[in-house]
Amino acid sequence: MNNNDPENPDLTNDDSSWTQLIAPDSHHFFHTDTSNILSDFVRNLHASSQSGLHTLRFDTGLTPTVTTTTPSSSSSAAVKEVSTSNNLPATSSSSEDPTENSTASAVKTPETPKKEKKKAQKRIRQPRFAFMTKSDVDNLEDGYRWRKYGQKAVKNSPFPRSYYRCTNTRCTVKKRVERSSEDPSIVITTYEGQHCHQTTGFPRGGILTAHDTSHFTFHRHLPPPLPNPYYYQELLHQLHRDNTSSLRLPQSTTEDGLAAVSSINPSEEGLLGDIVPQTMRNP
DNA sequence: CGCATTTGACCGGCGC
DNA sequence: GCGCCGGTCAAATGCG
Repeated sequence: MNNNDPENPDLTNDDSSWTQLIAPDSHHFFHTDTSNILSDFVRNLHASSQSGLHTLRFDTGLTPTVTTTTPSSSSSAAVKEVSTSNNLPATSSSSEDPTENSTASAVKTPETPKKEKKKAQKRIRQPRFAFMTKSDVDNLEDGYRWRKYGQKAVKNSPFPRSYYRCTNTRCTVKKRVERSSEDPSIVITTYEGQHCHQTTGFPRGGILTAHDTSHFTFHRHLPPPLPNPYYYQELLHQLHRDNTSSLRLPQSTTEDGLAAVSSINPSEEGLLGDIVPQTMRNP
């Protein structure tokens, strides 16, 4: 991760150790009234009954115009993928259910409670957040502890996809990590659900300033760990509710470029076709 | 020894 | 109905 890219003038303010992050003109990302970005975002974030896909795109240490680095096909593929996998087990781990443990050691019966549970959980949708980062490491530090529970080769990609779940036993949040097939330097991370606990080591640091509803400047003075979408979620929520223009954050925080924030309801597939390509378009 | 990771098997959804 | 594919499980293995 190169935090201080000398080629990018935007990354140097008065203090060269501070980085300015500006979201691109939201008109390029939203074909509706852009004055409602925050409210839309927050509304979607908190619409737990009707979860959406929230896409955050980060470009670490590069120019704010992250749209130039995007493989539209890969990102749209990632979004599509999220939209199709609509089952979200609130308690996917069978070990949490004693009734399931009773059958675990025996031969797997076709009609196990697990199956019924899955059917029941089919309607449950967790909020999802997908974001892309340029990083050499796959497993991004986001302040939470994750346990890897699976890895799969994905079609049309030489890179496997890893599956993680939060190590907190009461937390059902999961995340998927994969590399873009078109740009291996880009890591696509998708979070599902919301944490019900604090981070173990929260990414922090700096000041988030809202110039208006479409432009944000993030000032920081420490090399960032990796972005935590829930962190942004809280920040944006706070900015919106308090009607404030800036937030001072504790030390150490996120990636260099909050490029775009969009909220997509996977149930509205028509929106996927509209929003995603616009998000990826180079202004 | 406890916890995390690996990895093959299994399951369900979806398209043809 | 069948095959493909994504997602998950769980035993085996590794590691501190």
